[in-house]
Amino acid sequence: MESRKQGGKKEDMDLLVQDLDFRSAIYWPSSYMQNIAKVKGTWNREMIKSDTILKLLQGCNSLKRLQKIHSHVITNGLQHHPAISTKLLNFCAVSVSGSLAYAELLFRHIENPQTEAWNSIIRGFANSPSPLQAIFYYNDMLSALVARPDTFTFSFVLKACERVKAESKCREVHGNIIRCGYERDVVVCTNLVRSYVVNGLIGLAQTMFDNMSERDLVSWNSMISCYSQAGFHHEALKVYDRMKNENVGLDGFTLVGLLSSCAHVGALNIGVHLHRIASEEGFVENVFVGNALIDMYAKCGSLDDALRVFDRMQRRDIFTWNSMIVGYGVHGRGDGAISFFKQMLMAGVQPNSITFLGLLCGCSHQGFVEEGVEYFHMMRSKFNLKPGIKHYGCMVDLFGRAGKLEKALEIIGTSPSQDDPVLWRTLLGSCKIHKNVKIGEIAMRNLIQLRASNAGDCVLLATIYAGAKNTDGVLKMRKMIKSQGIKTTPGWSWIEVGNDIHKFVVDDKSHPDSNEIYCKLREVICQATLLGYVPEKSFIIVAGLITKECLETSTSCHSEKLAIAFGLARTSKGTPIRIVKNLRVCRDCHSFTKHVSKAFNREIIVRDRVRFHHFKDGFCSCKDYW
DNA sequence: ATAGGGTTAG
Repeated sequence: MESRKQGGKKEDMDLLVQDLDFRSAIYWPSSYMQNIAKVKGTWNREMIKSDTILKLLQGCNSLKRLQKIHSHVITNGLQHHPAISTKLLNFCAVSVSGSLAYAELLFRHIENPQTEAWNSIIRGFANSPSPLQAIFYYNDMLSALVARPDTFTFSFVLKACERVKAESKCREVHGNIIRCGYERDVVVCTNLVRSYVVNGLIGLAQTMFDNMSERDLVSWNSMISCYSQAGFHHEALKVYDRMKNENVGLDGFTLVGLLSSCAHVGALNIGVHLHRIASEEGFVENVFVGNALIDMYAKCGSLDDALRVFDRMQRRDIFTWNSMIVGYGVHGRGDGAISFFKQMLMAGVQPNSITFLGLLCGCSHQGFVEEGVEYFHMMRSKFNLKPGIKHYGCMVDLFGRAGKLEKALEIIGTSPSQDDPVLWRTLLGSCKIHKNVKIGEIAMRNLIQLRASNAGDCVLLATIYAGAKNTDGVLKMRKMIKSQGIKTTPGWSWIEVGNDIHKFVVDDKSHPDSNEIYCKLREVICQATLLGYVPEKSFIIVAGLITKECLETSTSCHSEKLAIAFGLARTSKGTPIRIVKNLRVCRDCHSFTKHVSKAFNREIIVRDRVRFHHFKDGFCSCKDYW
């Protein structure tokens, strides 16, 4: 580019005219632009009137064409013509092939820009990588007091608020919307509600939504997708109940948002219902819907159904393949993930970093160390993908789980972010499986150094110490928990029965049918014990390490057992029981669930924080390798 | 002249 700046040869000029680009246009002096015109002989002789240019701009639909018109504008000295500059500005700011930097330059040359010009620049930045700039321009617009914001201005600036997480700005813009009398505009209101949800102001958003004078399908869909993306899955599903009551209908967007929430909470029954609706109303051909269905089935523990949807899809994209690969991965099916990966390549679809997360996860859980290493290297060598922190996490897990703790430690050393506590925590977890005190201590030391250690970590190391009969170590951990009062994440499990989701925490007594559940649990424990289940008291209790904070990690009544008892009581014989939990399954619960699956002849599918466990006939699909 | 909604990982 630099050399071109000085270039004066005719061939160079022709080349330049051909790929005249706004990005570089900023740096061109006007004399240079005149040179370009001279090269194109006819241009400087032909004087074009402004209305001709405006007409040309109106019909302009490609960058190439605009580049030509732009040259005409410069040649004829029309770059400051108000209507022309606004049109040009709009194109530069909004078009994918435009340039925001150039748009800003054009904008600065407009005297007293009107709403139209402000809108262009705000819209351009709202969709750009720096949406904050849009808010600045909006502020400037208001203080300039020349042009009044209109509904479009508000839509654009709200988009920016949504993207930069500007909570207080949302409220301020809301005030201006009311002041300008636009609080009844559906689009503006929908945008406002969106930015409230995305900024976590759920209550406010809900009230706004309820009070909207008019709501269309897009408004409803926005609610669902925003709730879903912000992690408010139950709220998203509740919106659907309201939609049914108010007969608003639904479309592919609705289904995608809802299915994603079903996937997150493991609501298979609702997901199946949505699948039926999708088939009845002709939305299964929609790739987005198909992908969401695959993901929903996989995340709800039903790989067979995911496969059925996959097989029937006419069009597949990267999401389709990734959903299958990640699905097999989290089910501990490295073989399946690898097979889909190969098919994906044969179908000519380029993998991305998520593809490899699925693959590595599958390899790690199936003990495919060599394959995992191979794919990890393949990312860079064959696909030019840089492994991220999560990929390193998978590798630490891959080696650690397989007992290659030294290798796991080495991997952390080569990772770009050694100050990520997750890597050290993963290693600590592996040390617990393999009862390795030495490396466990190294992991803990790093966690402490990073000021990231929590009670869960202390309990892990205490267990390792206890296993090695290291009383001093146990006491040290106990002291640490007590002195720092560090808390663990409260554990919970939930189960879907019918269309309702029941959530349990440890020793939960809050369920309306609590008595019945505990009664059932006693029976279940009894049956499991008859088949050889021995409650496994953790060393923590033995060592008297139990504190209120680490209750969840003890073997009191874990949420999972309550959910299983509830499931056995409330679902018919022979139907699988599906549980979703936020932590990993503990040893005692794992053994308990195996025995229950045999005693009650029930398939029990547990989705824990990292993977699926399918319990059947006294065995688990993870083969106790988890 | 110009507007709002979608899937995988975390």
